[in-house]
Amino acid sequence: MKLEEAKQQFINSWGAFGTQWGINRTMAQIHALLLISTIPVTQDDIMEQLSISRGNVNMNIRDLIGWGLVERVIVSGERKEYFTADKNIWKVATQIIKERKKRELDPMLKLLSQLENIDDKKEKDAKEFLTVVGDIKKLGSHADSLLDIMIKAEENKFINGVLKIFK
Amino acid sequence: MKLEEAKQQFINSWGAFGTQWGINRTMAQIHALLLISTIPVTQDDIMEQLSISRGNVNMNIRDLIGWGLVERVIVSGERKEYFTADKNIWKVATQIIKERKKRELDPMLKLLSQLENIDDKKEKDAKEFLTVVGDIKKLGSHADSLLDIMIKAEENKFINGVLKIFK
DNA sequence: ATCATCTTTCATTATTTACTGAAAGTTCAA
DNA sequence: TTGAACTTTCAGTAAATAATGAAAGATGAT
Repeated sequence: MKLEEAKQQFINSWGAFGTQWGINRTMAQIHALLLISTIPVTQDDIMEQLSISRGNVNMNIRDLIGWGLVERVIVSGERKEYFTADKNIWKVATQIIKERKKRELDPMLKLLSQLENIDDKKEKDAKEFLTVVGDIKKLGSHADSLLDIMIKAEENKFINGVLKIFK
Repeated sequence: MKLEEAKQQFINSWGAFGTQWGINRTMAQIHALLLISTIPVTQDDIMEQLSISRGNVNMNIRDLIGWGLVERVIVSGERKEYFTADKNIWKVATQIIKERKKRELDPMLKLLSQLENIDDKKEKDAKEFLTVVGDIKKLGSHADSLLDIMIKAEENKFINGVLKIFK
């Protein structure tokens, strides 16, 4: 397989993969493109390589920066803005975990706590409802702690450590 | 808050939550409804409670069964089919992890391996590409092992154990 | 302080994804 | 073996989501 072909396939697959996880295809593709670009790229480069419009590139790049996955870089002597993505995959994963936790897990736990404030908690139906809600909260809190630890752990020492202990 | 109100909010939020993770809203809502139903429910019950069509219910129930999250149950003396969801949240999580791993992580790792078979592996550009691909593969494999261990672990003993060690 | 270059916004349009409902299929009691 | 009760399918339609492109907004060199 030619390098260019492999790169293209990587970009496409990354896009498809993202879609399955609720991330818009183009955003994932742009991220993939930046991951395998050895040098910083411009909006025009991205437009050309992925055959998408300027507006689209701009909006998705903005999102990626919001996720902390992409950075603007200034090339001296150039007017244009360039972009790069951190190539350290562990950091990428960490960043995604951190953001999703903040945007989704935390609010969900908060909501579940609110749902525990129902009237007649003694009723049979109410008890069963509270059990399910409580269990989900517990699971969520555990996941939350586990992810916090992973975020704090450097590189993949953490995972390696866990694997050694439990394998 | 009234119990019914809380239940409704739980169903809606679960649906919204699912959406963010690439799971269709209705499917997540049906699952939520079953999670908090003390007794088995029929297609008609679901249609009524969520105000959706018969076809929609049928297709999503089929998917949920495919995910191993819902089961058909037969109520003696009744012609209709009833459905239930496992209330053990740890099992639910385990099942979802298992399925997503099988459907997404495994194929992704397979693809990445293919992408490693490029021509001129000695070229500078090729080397950098292979580094990124290799790193993602490594991360993926680690996640794979970790998830396998979690799946095998009973209840939340695993997470508790990890938390104790690393806290 | 002008203007060419580059970036951002957002109303419109296109694409993707999900839902409906009626028809076809299945099942089982009589 | 018929037909009422129930389930499944899927072509057509609706809703949600993403992309375009032109216009407005910045920016900085001269």
